[in-house]
Amino acid sequence: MTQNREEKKQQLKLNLLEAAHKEIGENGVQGLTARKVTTLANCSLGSLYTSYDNIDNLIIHVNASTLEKLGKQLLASIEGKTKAEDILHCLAQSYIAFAKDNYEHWNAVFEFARLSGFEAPQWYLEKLSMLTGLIAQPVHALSPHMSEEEAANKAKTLFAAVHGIVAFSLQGRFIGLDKEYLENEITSFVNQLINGLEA
Amino acid sequence: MTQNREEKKQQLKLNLLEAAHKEIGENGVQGLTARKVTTLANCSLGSLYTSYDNIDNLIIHVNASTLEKLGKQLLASIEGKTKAEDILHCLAQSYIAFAKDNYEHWNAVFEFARLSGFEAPQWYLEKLSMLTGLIAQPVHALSPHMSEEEAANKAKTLFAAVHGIVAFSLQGRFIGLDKEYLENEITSFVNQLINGLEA
DNA sequence: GAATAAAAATGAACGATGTTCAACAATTAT
DNA sequence: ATAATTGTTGAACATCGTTCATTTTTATTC
Repeated sequence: MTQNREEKKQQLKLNLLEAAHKEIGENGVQGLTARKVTTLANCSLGSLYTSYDNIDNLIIHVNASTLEKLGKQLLASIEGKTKAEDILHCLAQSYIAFAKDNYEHWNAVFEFARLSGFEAPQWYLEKLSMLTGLIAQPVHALSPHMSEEEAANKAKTLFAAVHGIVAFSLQGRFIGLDKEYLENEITSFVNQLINGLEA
Repeated sequence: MTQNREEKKQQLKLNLLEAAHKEIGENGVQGLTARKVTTLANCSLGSLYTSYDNIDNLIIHVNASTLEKLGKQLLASIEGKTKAEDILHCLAQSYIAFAKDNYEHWNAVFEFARLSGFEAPQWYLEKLSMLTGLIAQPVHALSPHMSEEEAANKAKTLFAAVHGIVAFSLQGRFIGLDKEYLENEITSFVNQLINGLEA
């Protein structure tokens, strides 16, 4: 009967994860509090800390599932495509679509750090590197003269650039583009980069 | 003697501003608390709220002076330059330099409202629009066929892209470029965009 | 200059927050 | 059945931004 105990523990962890997922989706990361999530998960306040080290740890577990979903969606969108240009455009547009359709969850992935000095664990960084990993191949295809490392850096640059544009626009803060222009601007932006790369 | 009262009030406001500036520079925006800043400014906790509406309001006043400094630095760096390509490169490199040299203050400008659902006031947004304003002219010079609005959007896109790359790299979070590659990557990135624009 | 009015500074107190931990309950092992 | 282990609990703690009745300071009036 050593199963029962472990099962309950896993169930509690899952309940908290699902409650956190729901709460983030409805009220954003900043709406997620220890008391709210434990109430939603029908457990005591202290139980949060028997399942997760702290609240940030719970959040990045939600983020991990978001990244999983994003990865699948990005991959599916380029399935069958072979031309590097098409792939890059497709990835960019799919990224916008995902960010718009899953705004709060997408936002949580990049805004999660609430504690000062919180360091994301290795497995989380590896999940994130999926994003640049997807880009590295088509970039390399467009610039075969590049080394593996150069292509990886270009991929990081490209992702950060696109993410920056999307984030400024969707977060509606500061000086971002109107949401309606986003898709067209990104298309022309990626075109520019591709043309510039080939020039 | 109606001067004395107003003078003291302004002095208190200035003391708080300077204390906040110092604290952000040393410990980052997250390190700034109401109690710390009022202690540093040699006043009571409650006095903060006679000078500023709330702590976010104090922070954006510090940010405003940071933007002022950034604006001057960017402007000075392109003085005398006429070629649009040179100007864009210069602005990008100056932006990196400023972000590196004034990391915490630069960071505060863009990260201060990440958690609270704080809405930036109009005058703050206008100060921020200086950044894209500087870019719009050289962009328009490179693409004279563009309308004023198109150039403004391109400028927003370009700034958000460069900022995204710089932010991911300097914040050391996630999947950013190593700091040492930043300058070169941005140079090649801006080149790519310029080439792509002219193509 | 004393008395009065107006304004500003104060800090204890409030309601949140994340996190801890001694007490308790449940489960497993003996 | 009893003991040992493990899990759960929520009151308590420290800290946060913010408020507001009270006190102190400044300006005005007679």
